[in-house]
Amino acid sequence: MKTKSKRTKHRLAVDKEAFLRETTVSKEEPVKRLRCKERQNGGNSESHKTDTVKAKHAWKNKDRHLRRLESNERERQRMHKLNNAFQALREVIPHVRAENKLSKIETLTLAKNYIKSLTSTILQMSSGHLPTVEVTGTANGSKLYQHYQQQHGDDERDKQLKKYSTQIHSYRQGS
DNA sequence: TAGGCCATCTGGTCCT
DNA sequence: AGGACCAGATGGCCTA
Repeated sequence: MKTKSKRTKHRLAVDKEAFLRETTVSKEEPVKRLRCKERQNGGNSESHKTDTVKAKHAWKNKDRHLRRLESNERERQRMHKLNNAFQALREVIPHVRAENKLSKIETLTLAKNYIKSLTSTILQMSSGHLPTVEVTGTANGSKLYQHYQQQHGDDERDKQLKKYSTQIHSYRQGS
């Protein structure tokens, strides 16, 4: 993969604050209020009627736009959360090129293979076999296992294996 | 310059 | 009704 420098994306959409600043009809001045103003001005003529329609339309558009901006913001936050989760996942997957950031698809693929190889190890150990890891798919299971051995002490590994083993057994009984 | 990856926007649908 | 989720579109950045 390639090394990614942190870049700040230029935001295409108008900033919400800026939008609120430049908008003449704010959220605090809804259609009701506009109608009230008209009544105060004694608005009975046709021109006033069309003005009302225009104002209502303008407010609807602006309200729509405001909702869109808020929705965009939520979506951005959601994607940031998702990316944080991806980053957390990257940090727990042992991989060879630690200096390079894994892409999302690489992260998911590697995680899947890592889980498979761990599961295989656990199953073999729990049935009294030596922990030789089978190579599954494209992932080199034994390399992962060696890496895992380097990263974790025996005690920690045993703890994790026991934990996984218990979880798998209970899962099997449940199914 | 093409292709890969990513962030963001957007409208539709689902869920609470 | 409003927020969460999703997928498609778009455009920017980076590398080979």
